[in-house]
Amino acid sequence: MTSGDAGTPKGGGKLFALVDCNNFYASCERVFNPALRNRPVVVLSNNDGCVIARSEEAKQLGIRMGVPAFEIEPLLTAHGVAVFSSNYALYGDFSSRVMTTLGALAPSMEVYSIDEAFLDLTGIAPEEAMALAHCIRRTLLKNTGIPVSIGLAPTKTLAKIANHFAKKNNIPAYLLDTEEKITELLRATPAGEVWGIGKKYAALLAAHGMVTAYDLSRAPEGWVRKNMTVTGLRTRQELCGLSCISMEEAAPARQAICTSRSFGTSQEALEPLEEATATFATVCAAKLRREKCAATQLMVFIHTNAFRSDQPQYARNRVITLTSPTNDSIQLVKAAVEALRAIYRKGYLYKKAGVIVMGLVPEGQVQKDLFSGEDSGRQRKLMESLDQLNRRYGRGTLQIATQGTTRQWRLRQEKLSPAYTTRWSELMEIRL
DNA sequence: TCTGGGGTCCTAGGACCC
DNA sequence: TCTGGGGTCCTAGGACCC
Repeated sequence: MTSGDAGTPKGGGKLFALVDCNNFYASCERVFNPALRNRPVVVLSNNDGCVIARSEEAKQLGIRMGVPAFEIEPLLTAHGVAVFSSNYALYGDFSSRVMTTLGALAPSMEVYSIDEAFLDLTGIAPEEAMALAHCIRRTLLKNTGIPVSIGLAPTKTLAKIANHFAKKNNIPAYLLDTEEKITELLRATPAGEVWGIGKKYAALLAAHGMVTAYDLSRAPEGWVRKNMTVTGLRTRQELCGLSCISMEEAAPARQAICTSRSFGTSQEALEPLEEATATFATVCAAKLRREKCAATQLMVFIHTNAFRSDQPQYARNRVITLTSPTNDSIQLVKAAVEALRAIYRKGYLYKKAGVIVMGLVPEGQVQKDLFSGEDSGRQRKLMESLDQLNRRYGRGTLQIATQGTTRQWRLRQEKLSPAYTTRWSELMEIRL
């Protein structure tokens, strides 16, 4: 060993922390429902399809991530598991509470996902960083009711691994900072658990005799570059303590927004598909307006149920280039319906549809459409009013006729918890 | 009967141009 | 019979993430 006896810090003095909410969706369901404490809890995907979040107790029962709910029905009943449909309004609200609290406690933060954030703690001494981590954990628990685990290390990839270690061992925070500790933990970590290494790469590595994160960190750079592209190479370097993935504090401008759903029951006729597609288009339009941007293209896709090999399969998409960038619900619905009609074929049972708006540009930068006679100022005012009404009185208060009212295609959501924090009508009542 | 949704990044290869 | 080389742009597809 040339550099670094045991105990020498790695990574050129950089220090990252990954703060990750424990079993986030399950924890959100628990905050307003203390009866769920110590009880196994699972949250299901849209359509009550598969398990996407599990409390510790549910994990203990051997319930795997992503398993279809119907396969474990008996197990759920036998153990009195509390089962919830996903309630994204609730989780989104908790996420912003957590991130706001966190942002106030740390020098610099990157919100990485709904339940995770990276902090840059470079320049803070290890003991102080650990003290800060404990303080963050206590404050988040007190202010939001959400438990977190924190991993600290000289690179983001190692901070992820440190975080897994903290979670697995049920400790609030773990500092992975010396060569000796890093080597030991990498030897104990399967390559497939490393951030950036999915199934395919794990299999490729295994085929070349590399099974642990440590093996990957020792793999020849040229081989990694050739077989796993530059992203793979960055991962390898990060495992060695060389920070290659930097903080992104300002969220980069989004490139696409997608709204899609599987239907509760498959749909054959054009009309319900039109209603669904129109609804997805208005949701995309509202998201565009919230993010203050406009789309230059819109894509609609539809497909049958790929799991039903006994039924005829069909899948198509159609892209429409808009005459000028827009976030107007009416224009986007028009384009979406046009695209849908172009690809719809009779005689199939459609299971899923979606709308993707692409080629996003900032709203202010939108060129006025010279060939459109429409008064864009009036259109914008109309959309502002629509957003306001739907914000104040609830989603779907005001909608476009094509969206329809039958909603035959709607999701199955049989176990939805109340929107405690985002709907006046569903606020908790406390009796004294 | 029942199997999620929403993103990003990278590369190879074709079209096209000079 | 001969039929280069190099650049850019775009797209489809594959890999990954939570």
